[in-house]
Amino acid sequence: MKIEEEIKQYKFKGEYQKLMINLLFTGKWTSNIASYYVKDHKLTTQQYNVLRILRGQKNNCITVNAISERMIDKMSNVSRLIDKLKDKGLVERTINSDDRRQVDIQITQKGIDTIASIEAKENEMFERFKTLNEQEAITLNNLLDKLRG
Amino acid sequence: MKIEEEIKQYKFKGEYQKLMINLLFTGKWTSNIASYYVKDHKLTTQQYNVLRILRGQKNNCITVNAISERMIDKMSNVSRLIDKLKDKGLVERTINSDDRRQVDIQITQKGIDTIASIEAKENEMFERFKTLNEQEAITLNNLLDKLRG
DNA sequence: ATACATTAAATGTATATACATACTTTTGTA
DNA sequence: TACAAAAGTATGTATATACATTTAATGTAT
Repeated sequence: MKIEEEIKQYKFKGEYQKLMINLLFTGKWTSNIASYYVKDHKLTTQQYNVLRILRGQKNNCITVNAISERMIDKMSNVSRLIDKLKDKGLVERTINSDDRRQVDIQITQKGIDTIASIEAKENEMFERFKTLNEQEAITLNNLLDKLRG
Repeated sequence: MKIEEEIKQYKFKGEYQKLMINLLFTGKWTSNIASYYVKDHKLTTQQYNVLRILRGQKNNCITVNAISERMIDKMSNVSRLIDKLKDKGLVERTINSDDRRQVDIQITQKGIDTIASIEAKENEMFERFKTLNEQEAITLNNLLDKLRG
C-alpha cells in the first residue's frame, strides 16, 4: 500500500521527505512483524537479536561491548538487556580473566533451544516479504546500503 | 555502508533475512537523524509528527483518533503524547460539542513557530539522503510501498 | 611506583512505550 | 424508554529506552 494511504498524507515536500517517512514507517512495520514472532517467548526483538549474536560466536562467547557493535539497534544499555536474558536463564555472565573489566556473555542450552523454536517459524515470517521477488529484494538491499553512504 | 559491515554479520539466510535486518537498521538510522533535528526543542519525533499533522488540518483542528490514523508510528496512547505537547503549550484540547466523546486538538501559535524553527533545518536533514539521486529515491519509495503489499 | 587518562560495564533517573482496562458518551434496538 | 453495545479517550502498570553519571580495571607517562 502506498505510503500516502498508510498515513493519509497525500502531499510531500519532494521525494526525499517521502523517503524519510517511508523508511520510518517501513522500519516500524518490519519491527512489528518481528515482534509478533518473538512475543510468545516473552522476548523483545532486541533480546532475540542478542541471543542470535551469541549463538553466532565461536564458543558462543562474546563481550558486552562486542555485542553492542553487532546489534541492529545499537543502544546504550546492553547491560540491562543482558540482565533480562540472564533472569530467563538464556545467558550466563563470566568476568574475563585476562581483562577483568570485560564481561563475557555466553548463551545457555535453553537460549539455543529458544532460538530454534523461534526459527521454526522463520519461513512463515519471510513470506511477508515475498511481495518482492528475489531480484527486487536485492535491489532494495543495495539501495538501502547505498543510502546510508 | 553495507549492512554486513554495519552489524559485523557476514552471512545471512538469503536475501529476505538480509532485507528484514536492513529495513530495521535503516529505519533506526533514519529515526536517529530525525531525532537529532528535533531534540533541541525537547521534542520526540512522534511529538513532531503530531504537530505537523495538526498544522496540516483545516482550522488546524483534528480529533485524537484521526491523529492516530495519520501517525507514522500508530501507537496506542496518543492521549499522553498530547499531554506532553499541552504541557509545553504547543497544542490545546477542546471537547467536541457535537460528539462529546471526541476531543479536538488544535495547534497553538507557539506550536506553529516550533515547527517553523525545525523546518528551517529540513534541507540540511534531507542532504543526508542525497547519497541517492532523485530517480533512485523514487525506486526505493516504490519498492517499499510494494513490499508492504 | 604514582598519578592521570582511558576503557568496559553498570547504574540512576526521567521519560517513552506496550498492553490491558476503565470511563464517558453515543448509538442501536427491543 | 430502557438498556446493551460500541466508540472515543484516558489511565494503570510493567517494561523499555535515552542520556548522564559512576565504578572498577587497565594503560601510559613521569
